[in-house]
Amino acid sequence: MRKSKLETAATRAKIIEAAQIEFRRQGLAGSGLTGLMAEAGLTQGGFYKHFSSKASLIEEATIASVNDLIKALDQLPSHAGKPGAIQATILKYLHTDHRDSDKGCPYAAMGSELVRQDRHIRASAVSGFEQVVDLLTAQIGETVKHPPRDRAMLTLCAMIGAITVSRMALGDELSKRVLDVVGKQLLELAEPGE
Amino acid sequence: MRKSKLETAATRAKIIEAAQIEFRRQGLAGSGLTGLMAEAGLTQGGFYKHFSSKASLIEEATIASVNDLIKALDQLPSHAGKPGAIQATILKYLHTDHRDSDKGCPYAAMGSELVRQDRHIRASAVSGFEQVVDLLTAQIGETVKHPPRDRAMLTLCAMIGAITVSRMALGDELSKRVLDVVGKQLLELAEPGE
DNA sequence: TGTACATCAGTGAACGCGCGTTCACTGATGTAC
DNA sequence: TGTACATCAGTGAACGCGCGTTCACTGATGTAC
Repeated sequence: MRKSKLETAATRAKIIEAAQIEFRRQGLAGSGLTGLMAEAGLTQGGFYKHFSSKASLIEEATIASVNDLIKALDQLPSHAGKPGAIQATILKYLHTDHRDSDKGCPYAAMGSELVRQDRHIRASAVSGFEQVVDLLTAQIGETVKHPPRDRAMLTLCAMIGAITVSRMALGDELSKRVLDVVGKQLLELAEPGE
Repeated sequence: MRKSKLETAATRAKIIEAAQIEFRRQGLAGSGLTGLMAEAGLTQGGFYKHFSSKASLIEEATIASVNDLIKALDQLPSHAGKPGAIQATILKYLHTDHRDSDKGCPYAAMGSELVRQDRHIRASAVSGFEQVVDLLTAQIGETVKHPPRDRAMLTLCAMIGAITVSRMALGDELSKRVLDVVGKQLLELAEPGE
């Protein structure tokens, strides 16, 4: 049942896509390869034709999720440099749609589990984090009193924390409120002159 | 080998204490009851004389960790209401000692895993979060332009995100920088009039 | 206060189960002539 | 271009292992008289 190179590449991509969703939904330790492969429409045995270990899939899926996040935030109507870019990013990130999605920010979805991965995976995660900070820095531009990159880092940390808390509080009044309250203040901090 | 009521209570406390550390170190899904009981100086079988399930231990350990956090932040030299209280809290929370500790904030250590627990555990976690926000609100007092409770929530979310990122980046230059950069800005935001 | 018995904290083996990983096998794809 | 063979993507069973949980058992503690 050998597959063509094209099909093989498509299968590999499908596994990574399934992993991105499964890891965010069930966590890294909580996701089993058997279920994950089934989600991709395959059986367990084929996994090692594409990846050397679960850890290596975790790394690839994390990188893919960071790239998806960057793409999602970069393709907003208002682009980097233009006024309103950072505002659009904040509103999109701290939206209930993002809270309820299993395709969002990997740092929010599996942050405390990424901490426990090996140096290699964590290095990829760190590199991705810096890329997102770069994007936010460009969106903030020079309109702010403070170093834009510092503001970008504060903004991203606060957003990661807020979405995590919001998900923890799902069903509780706090869930929406934490998004609103943090969003409101981050928007103020992004205003020219702040 | 029945134990006295006093010994039984002490054993129970010892299990919770071991769980707090183990859960923060290995995660909720990553911690096994056998290892955890060994850490407490016991064997696996005795666990169910104290708790009905792993989930119930997770809940108790989380509540205990939140209470420890509140105690740690409330017992700082400068107390609630006094000027400098919130500053002391920010500095203590965003310290490398906290980053490197396995006795710190449970939301930072297992936030993305708490999200996936049952309603009961999440409700306890939410209640604890509100208590910490209450404490920070009191520490901020009325010296700030914005509603103090909103500021408290932003501050806590940003700190949780920052510590998580800092741990993820352990060994990288970013690890210390994210604490400094976020800390600096949160301190500014806590200054009277801000 | 002393005795007889019920309680139950803790042990360690065992339960079924799902985990990550390996393997022999299949058969379509890719390659060499 | 056509044929013969090597490659290898995918299957499904199996591996040892640790998981959460249960259980029969032990013997000190607590209780009733």
